[in-house]
Amino acid sequence: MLTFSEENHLKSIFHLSSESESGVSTNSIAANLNTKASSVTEMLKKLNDKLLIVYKKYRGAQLTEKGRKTALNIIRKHRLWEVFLVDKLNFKWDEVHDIAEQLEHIQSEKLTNELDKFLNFPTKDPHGDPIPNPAGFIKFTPKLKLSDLNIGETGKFVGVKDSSATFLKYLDKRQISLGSNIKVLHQEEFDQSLHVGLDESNLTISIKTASNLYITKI
Amino acid sequence: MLTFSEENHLKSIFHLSSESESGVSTNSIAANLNTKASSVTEMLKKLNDKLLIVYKKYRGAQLTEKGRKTALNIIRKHRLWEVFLVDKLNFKWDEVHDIAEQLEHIQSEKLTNELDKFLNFPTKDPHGDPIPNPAGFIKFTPKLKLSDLNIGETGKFVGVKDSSATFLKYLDKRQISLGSNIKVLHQEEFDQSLHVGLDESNLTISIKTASNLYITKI
DNA sequence: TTATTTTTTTAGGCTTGCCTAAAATATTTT
DNA sequence: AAAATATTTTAGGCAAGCCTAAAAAAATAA
Repeated sequence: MLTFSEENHLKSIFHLSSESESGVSTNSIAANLNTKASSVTEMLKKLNDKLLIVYKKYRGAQLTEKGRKTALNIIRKHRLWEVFLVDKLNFKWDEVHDIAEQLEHIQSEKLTNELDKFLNFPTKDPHGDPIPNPAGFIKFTPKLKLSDLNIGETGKFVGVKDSSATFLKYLDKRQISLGSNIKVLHQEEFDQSLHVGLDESNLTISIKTASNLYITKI
Repeated sequence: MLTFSEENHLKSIFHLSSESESGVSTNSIAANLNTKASSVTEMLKKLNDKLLIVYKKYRGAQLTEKGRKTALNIIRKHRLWEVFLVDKLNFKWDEVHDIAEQLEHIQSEKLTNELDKFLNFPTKDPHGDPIPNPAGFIKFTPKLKLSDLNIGETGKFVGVKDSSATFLKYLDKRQISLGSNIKVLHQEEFDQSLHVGLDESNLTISIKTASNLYITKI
């Protein structure tokens, strides 16, 4: 039985692991969890003792197999609850994160699996992120950004890199929603902004926005 | 923002209030929450400072209006989640309590109200207990027990007093389920056990069981 | 109404998870 | 490679929520 804080640290280490190959730094975890480095150090010692991570002083943390499974189970719950909120309870995709942060800590394997069944075994959450299966297997799809496309190519919008409510609201306002097909029409020389076609209309988006949008080429 | 422990104490005081008219004793709360009297005393001071209860040394605790509203909101969430688990996720009524104890602490008014709507505004939980409305109004129905009936009378089974998993499983085994009509046929002199008719069959139940079954006369 | 028993509170301690400030180590720059 | 900078750890503190044991108050019995 892990505490909420332990679970949050594991999840944070998991997410940060994808960016750095070696150990995840104390500072990055602290930044991610809005806490201080000294607090993280304490927690890393504890998680190391519980065999959930390998931690060596000044060398950062890496998940063990057990730690990875645990983290993926929390992420599984988080994403299933997000699907529930959007599909069944009429939430918008920018409203679900904080609630899922609470729900992900509910302990009941049966609940998680029944929820999964009730939702018809979804494979992605409302932000396009993959949902791990009960065994902790997760299907990573290589993440192509809209900004990686060449002029003339079309991508299907499948996820966001930054899932802050601000950014998600901005997308809603522009009517850019998951599943939209976006064609890159032209790139402005001086600020790299992109002119794109979306449904019947055209619009201009900054290069920063474009590199926050994950797509699959079509 | 209350802590889990504060919420649990409020809920406990609410439940114990129905039994005693004046203040709820420190010891009874401790017994109810599986904790020690000294821990309860500390918490009572805190809840008193937050204006959720009125607490006078050695005089027990009483909920203020604010405290009552808060307690009822927690109970509302608990019971709505129980309905969700049974109606949507195929849980049995004896399996839902522990999970609802976790879910009742999730903070999101919108979530609670959307869940309520999704469940079609249920008025009772799977054990027959009434679900408070968003304003904190709860409809108490006077609780008649099966053991209160006279010979020849029939009652509709609407709730249980003891909702322990053991008792609920026992009822399932006997196929006594919420909504069943039970007719009192005869009472045994020497141990007060009741012979009752249920659907097409007859069975014998102890007086202890009979006084754990809430019914409405029909 | 005094003595006994029960209940409640106080006092002091422990763990968890957080913090700041100082010390130690690692990394980068010159 | 030494100096400067950045990162991480250690040391020491604090609040919440629990505990046990002792003291105080209330309730009950004699």
